[in-house]
Amino acid sequence: MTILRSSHRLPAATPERGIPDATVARLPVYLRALNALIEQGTGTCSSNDLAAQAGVNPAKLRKDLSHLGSYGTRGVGYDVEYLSYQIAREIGQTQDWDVVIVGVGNLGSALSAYQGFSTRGIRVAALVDTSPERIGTEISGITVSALQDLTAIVAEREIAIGIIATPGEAAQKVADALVEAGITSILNFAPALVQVPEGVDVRKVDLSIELQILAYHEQRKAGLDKVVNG
Amino acid sequence: MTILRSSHRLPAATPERGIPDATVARLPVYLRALNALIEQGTGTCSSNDLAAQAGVNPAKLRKDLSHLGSYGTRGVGYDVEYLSYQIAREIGQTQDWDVVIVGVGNLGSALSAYQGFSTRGIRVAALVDTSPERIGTEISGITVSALQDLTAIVAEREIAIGIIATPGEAAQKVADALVEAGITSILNFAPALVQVPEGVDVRKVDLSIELQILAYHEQRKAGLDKVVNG
DNA sequence: AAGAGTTTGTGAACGCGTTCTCAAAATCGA
DNA sequence: TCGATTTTGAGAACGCGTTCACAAACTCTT
Ligand SMILES: NC(=O)c1ccc[n+]([C@@H]2O[C@H](COP(=O)([O-])OP(=O)(O)OC[C@H]3O[C@@H](n4cnc5c(N)ncnc54)[C@H](O)[C@@H]3O)[C@@H](O)[C@H]2O)c1
Ligand SMILES: NC(=O)c1ccc[n+]([C@@H]2O[C@H](COP(=O)([O-])OP(=O)(O)OC[C@H]3O[C@@H](n4cnc5c(N)ncnc54)[C@H](O)[C@@H]3O)[C@@H](O)[C@H]2O)c1
Repeated sequence: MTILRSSHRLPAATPERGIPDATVARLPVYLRALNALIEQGTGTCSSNDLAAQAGVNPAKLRKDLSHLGSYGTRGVGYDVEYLSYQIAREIGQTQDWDVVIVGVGNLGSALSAYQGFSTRGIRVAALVDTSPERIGTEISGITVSALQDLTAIVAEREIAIGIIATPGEAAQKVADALVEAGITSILNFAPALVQVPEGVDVRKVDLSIELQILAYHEQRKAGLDKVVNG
Repeated sequence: MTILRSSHRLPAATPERGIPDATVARLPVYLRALNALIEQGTGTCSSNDLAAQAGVNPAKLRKDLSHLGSYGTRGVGYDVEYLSYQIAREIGQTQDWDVVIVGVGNLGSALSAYQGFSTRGIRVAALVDTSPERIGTEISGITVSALQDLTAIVAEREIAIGIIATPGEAAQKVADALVEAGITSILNFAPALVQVPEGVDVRKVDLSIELQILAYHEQRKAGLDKVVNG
C-alpha cells in the first residue's frame, strides 16, 4: 500500500518570512552565548566574538541574524542585551511553553526532573502514563495522570507540545491521542515512525542512531589504521 | 599534445569511499525497517516498499544504498536478509561497541538502564562519576567508578565511545579526560561546546533546542492564526 | 524469441545551506 | 573634513543532499 504524501507543495504565496530551520536550530545557541557575554558584563560584541563563543563561522552567524532584521551597527557590532532580546522574542522565549510528557519511565522521569528546561522557556506541566503503578504517584512534584485525562489536561493548561517517551510499540497510539487532545507539536523519543495529520510538527530524537553514527566512524578509523599500519 | 599522466588529478586515489553523513544517519533506519520485514517473513522487497516502511523517498533510499554497492536486482528488488546484513556490516553493527557513560545522574542512569541499545550493537560497559555518593554503587548492574579510573577502564575494555551526561560546567573537563583516556568518539548531552583534538568525533544532543524549535513553530502557527482569524 | 511489465542504479537538475568576498556604513584620530 | 579602520549585511559562488527521470537489466507471459 502506498501512502500518498500530499504536498510538499509550497503555497505560491509564502507571505510569511519564515526563518530557515538550520538557522532556528542555532538561535538558541547564540542566545546562550549572548547570556554568557551579559554575565561577564560585555556591552557590545562583534560577529567574530559571538561566533567564537557559539562555535560557528562568523559569516554564518551574520547570515543567520540577517533573517531577523538588521540589529547590528557597522563598525561597532551588536548590542548584547538588545540582540539577546530580539532573538528571544523571535524564537518565542519571552513566554513559557508548557509541555506534557507521555510515558514516565526511565527517560520520561529524567526529563521531568531536568531543571535546565525552565531557563529556556520550557515548562513540564503534566505527566501521563498508562501503568496503574505510576498513575497517581508524584514525580518531580507533578502527579502522574492517566492517558484518558490527556484531552482535559491539554485543554485546561493550553498545552501545545507533547513528548513521547513510551516504548516504540505505543508511539503511534500515543501520537494519535496527543493529536486528538489538541497537541500540535511532538517530540518523539521512541524508535518508531509516527504519522500525524498536516499541521502537526514532529521531531524525532533517536539516541541509538547517534551512537551508531559514532560507531560507524570508529569502524572507519580502525579500517584506515589497518591500511596504514598493517 | 601531451597528456599529463602525473596526477594532481584524483586517479585511482581516494582509496576510501566515505559514505555521506546524511546517508549514514539513515542506514540504521533502513536496518530497522528491514528487520521488521524479516519478522513478517518477507523475502524480497522493492525500494518502494522499503522506503514506505522507513518513511523516506524511494529515490533517496536507492541513492543511499548505491553508496554501499549494487545489492539489488532490477525488476525484482532487494533480498531482505542479504541487504540487512550488508548494511549491518557497513555501519559496524556486526560487532558490539562498548561505551562509557560519564555522569550517572538522572539522564546517565536512564541511558544505562536502556535495553534498546543492545540490539543496535551498543553496550554500556562502564559508568563513571565524581560524586562520592555514587561511586561504588551499582546502577543497572554496573558498579560506578571514579573519574580517576577512567583511563584504566577504557584501556582494559578497549572502549572507543564516551557519553558526557554531566552538568555543562564539567563538560570540557570530562571531554579532556575522555580524550586523555583514549576515547575517540564522544556523544555530548551537556548544553556546552567541547573542544577536542583532531581525530576525535563529537556529536551533540541538545534536548532543550529540540523543544525550542517546536516552540518556534508553535509561535508561528499562533501568529498565522491571528493573521487569518482576525 | 519477443514484447510487456517491473525495478534498479545513476546522470542531471534543483534547492538549500555555507562560505567567500566586498561595498556600505559606522567610528575615531588628526 | 578626511582618511584609516572596523564591522555589518548581502550578493555570488560553491558544495552537498534531495529529487526527478530514464536507460539498463531483470522476470514473466505468450
Ligand atoms: N531510557 C533511555 O535512555 C532511552 C534511550 C533511547 C531511547 N529511548 C526510548 O524512549 C522511550 C522510553 O524509554 P524508557 O527507557 O523511559 O522506557 P520505560 O520502559 O522505562 O518507560 C516507558 C513508560 O511508558 C509507559 N507506557 C507504556 N505504554 C504507554 C501508553 N500507551 N501510554 C502512556 N504511557 C505508556 C510505561 O508505563 C512506562 O512508564 C522508548 O521508546 C525508548 O526506546 C530511551
Ligand atoms: N535530565 C535530562 O532530562 C536532561 C535533559 C536535557 C539535557 N540534559 C543535560 O544532561 C546532563 C546531565 O543531566 P542530568 O539531569 O542527568 O544531571 P544530574 O545532575 O542528575 O547528574 C549529573 C551527574 O554528573 C556527575 N558529575 C558532575 N560533575 C562530574 C564530573 N566532573 N565528572 C563526572 N561526573 C560528574 C554528578 O555527580 C551527577 O551524578 C546535563 O548537562 C544536562 O544539562 C539533561
